Amino acid sequence: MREPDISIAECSYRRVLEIVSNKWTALVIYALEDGTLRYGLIKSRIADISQKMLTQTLKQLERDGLVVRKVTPVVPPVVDYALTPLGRTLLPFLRMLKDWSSAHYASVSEAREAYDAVHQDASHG
Amino acid sequence: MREPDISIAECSYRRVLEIVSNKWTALVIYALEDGTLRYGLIKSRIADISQKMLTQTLKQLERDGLVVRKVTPVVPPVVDYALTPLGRTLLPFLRMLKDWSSAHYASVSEAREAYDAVHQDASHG
DNA sequence: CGGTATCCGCTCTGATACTG
DNA sequence: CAGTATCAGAGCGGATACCG
Repeated sequence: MREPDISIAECSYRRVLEIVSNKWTALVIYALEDGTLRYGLIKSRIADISQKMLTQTLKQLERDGLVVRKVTPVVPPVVDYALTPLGRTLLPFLRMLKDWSSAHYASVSEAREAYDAVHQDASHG
Repeated sequence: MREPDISIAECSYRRVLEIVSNKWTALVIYALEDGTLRYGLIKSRIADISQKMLTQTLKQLERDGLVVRKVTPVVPPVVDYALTPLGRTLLPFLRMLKDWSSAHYASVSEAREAYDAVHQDASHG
């Protein structure tokens, strides 16, 4: 029999989707996969993230228990970020998505071109 | 040696993230995991999605070659949607995320409460 | 260096109304 | 039933300026 719990709306799945569905969250987690990184290093890894968005994303991740923040009170300040064990459990998921990208993104691109050729009104790039 | 290609900005990973990072995309794909579904059925599976957002998401998914749309020209109209083979390759990824939710979402909740207790200014729920 | 605060545009999203 | 069109509001996200 089919599970009846699938009316997808209310479960934790949805909440987790909200976490990962941010523009930057996945990228930041992925940037930290190799271990602890200072704020500036994370920023240079992602490059086109703004300071505001990086800080905001990091703060949210910290709140969710996915990242730890460690301040070393020296001048100038040193702030390190690292994934928590909980945060690290998301890595396989991110890697899987990355593999998917390598394997299938070309197909998506083709599909878009084909679609746009037919529907003739697109200008997405 | 470490791969130098990791400056995460420009690769397909990023583009794929854009696909999945929509509020509804993952939910719609997931709704279609069991096979073909009519428009109204999808809507009832997701429940709190608006007509506009469902249509928009479906159209985007079709453009990306992840979903096929089949119109049966009768009155009243019947429109069926199904995942393409390409779309189906995303399912393991979605299931993995769902498993993660079941396993770890409680931890996230706890972390939030702890964080909010300390930072005292939150009111997210 | 690693933030915080503010302003502002733009996109995403949801109601509502209408069509075939 | 399955859309399309339009409008208005909320929030995202970037640029800029300032602080410890």
